[in-house]
Amino acid sequence: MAAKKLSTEIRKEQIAGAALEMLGSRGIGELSLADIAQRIGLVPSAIYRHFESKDEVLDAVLDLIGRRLLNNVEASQAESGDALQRLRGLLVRQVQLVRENPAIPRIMFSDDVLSRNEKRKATVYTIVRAYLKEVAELVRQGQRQKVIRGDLDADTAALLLLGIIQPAAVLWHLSGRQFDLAQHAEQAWGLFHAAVSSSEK
Amino acid sequence: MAAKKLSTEIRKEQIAGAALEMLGSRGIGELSLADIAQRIGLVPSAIYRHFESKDEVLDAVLDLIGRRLLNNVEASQAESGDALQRLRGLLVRQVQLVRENPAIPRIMFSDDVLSRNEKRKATVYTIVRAYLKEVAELVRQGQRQKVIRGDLDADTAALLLLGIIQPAAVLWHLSGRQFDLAQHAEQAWGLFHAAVSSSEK
DNA sequence: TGTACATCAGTGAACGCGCGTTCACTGATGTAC
DNA sequence: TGTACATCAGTGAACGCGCGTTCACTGATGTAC
Repeated sequence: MAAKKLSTEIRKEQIAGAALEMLGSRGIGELSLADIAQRIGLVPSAIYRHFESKDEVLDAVLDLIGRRLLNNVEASQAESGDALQRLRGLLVRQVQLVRENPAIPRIMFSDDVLSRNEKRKATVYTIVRAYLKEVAELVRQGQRQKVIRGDLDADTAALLLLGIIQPAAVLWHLSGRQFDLAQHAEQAWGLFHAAVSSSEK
Repeated sequence: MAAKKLSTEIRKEQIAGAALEMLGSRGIGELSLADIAQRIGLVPSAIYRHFESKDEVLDAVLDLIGRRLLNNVEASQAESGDALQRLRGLLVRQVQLVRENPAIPRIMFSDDVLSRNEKRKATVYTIVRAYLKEVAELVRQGQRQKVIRGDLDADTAALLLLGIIQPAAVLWHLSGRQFDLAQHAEQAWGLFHAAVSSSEK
């Protein structure tokens, strides 16, 4: 019962996508190539027609994550011109992204992803930096628009915005998705806004 | 060349401590019982004189982490009476703790720790909640002292304080410890303070 | 204080399972003529 | 439009390594008398 033959291009996306999904509910150590293959109706060894190793599959997953993060930044930029609105929109989108791909925050932290090899650690670092750079740029934009305090450090603010989502994402995961991510983001945004906004009460 | 015989009590602490240290530079999947044993001068099978399984060793590590987190809260409470001072002191201590035990933030997120079994996930959840509960209590204290805005949600603020450290800890790790954790904490504290303080401007 | 015995931490060899990876083979797909 | 061939995705059996775990044995430690 051989699976339908599809191009390597398509299979690569399917494999990375399936891996990302499945990493939402288990760790990389727990995720075998056999699991991934089964998910898309292939035999384990078929993976090797498209990737050279399990490591290469993980690299593809990281690449996918990086693209989705940056997509969100772009979408938020398209949505509004006001920097504070853009930041808020980005927050909402990232909450949505985490809900749809619970694996993302965990992968960025994962012992396995980060420790297994230095090259991968560098890859993750690059992704995170690229994302933070875009966010910091939004903050600076707000400073030029005079809606964000001019005296604060844009990089610090960008990292703090990430700090709204990240610990909340853990709690959400730990609680079996009971914790209300969106509500926390809403409330924390209020605090963030109070901290960075240049319009004092 | 048999190792000196020590009591199970002592060995348990040595094993958990060694594991925690070593997890700073590698993932749980990469950390073998053989590695741990070697670190403290034992043979792999000797671990089984003190723990029933690798899982049990990890449980001991989590227990250790939980105690260290709560120790910091207590120390900060002893240090000052002012709630904002206590929160700030706690932030400083947690930065210090992360620097000394880089494994901590990563373990709390680790795919492996969280996914391998549900019981452990529950353990981590308990630890995190206990910690956040104490921090939220400090926030409420500040509200009673009128130094923190009365209208904000204490749990949200507590989680945001964690959000100052956590993403920064990742960046610190990804950058090969180049990123200046303490300086970020300092700057982010300024933002946090502006957000929660009841004394406007 | 000395002796006898039970307990218990440490040892090293061996087992066995899971899983990443390899390999020879198959048959569908697409291209050249 | 039909045929011949090269390419390439999919298969399943087998391999082999790493590592958690077991087990019979040793010898030090502490306690009972």
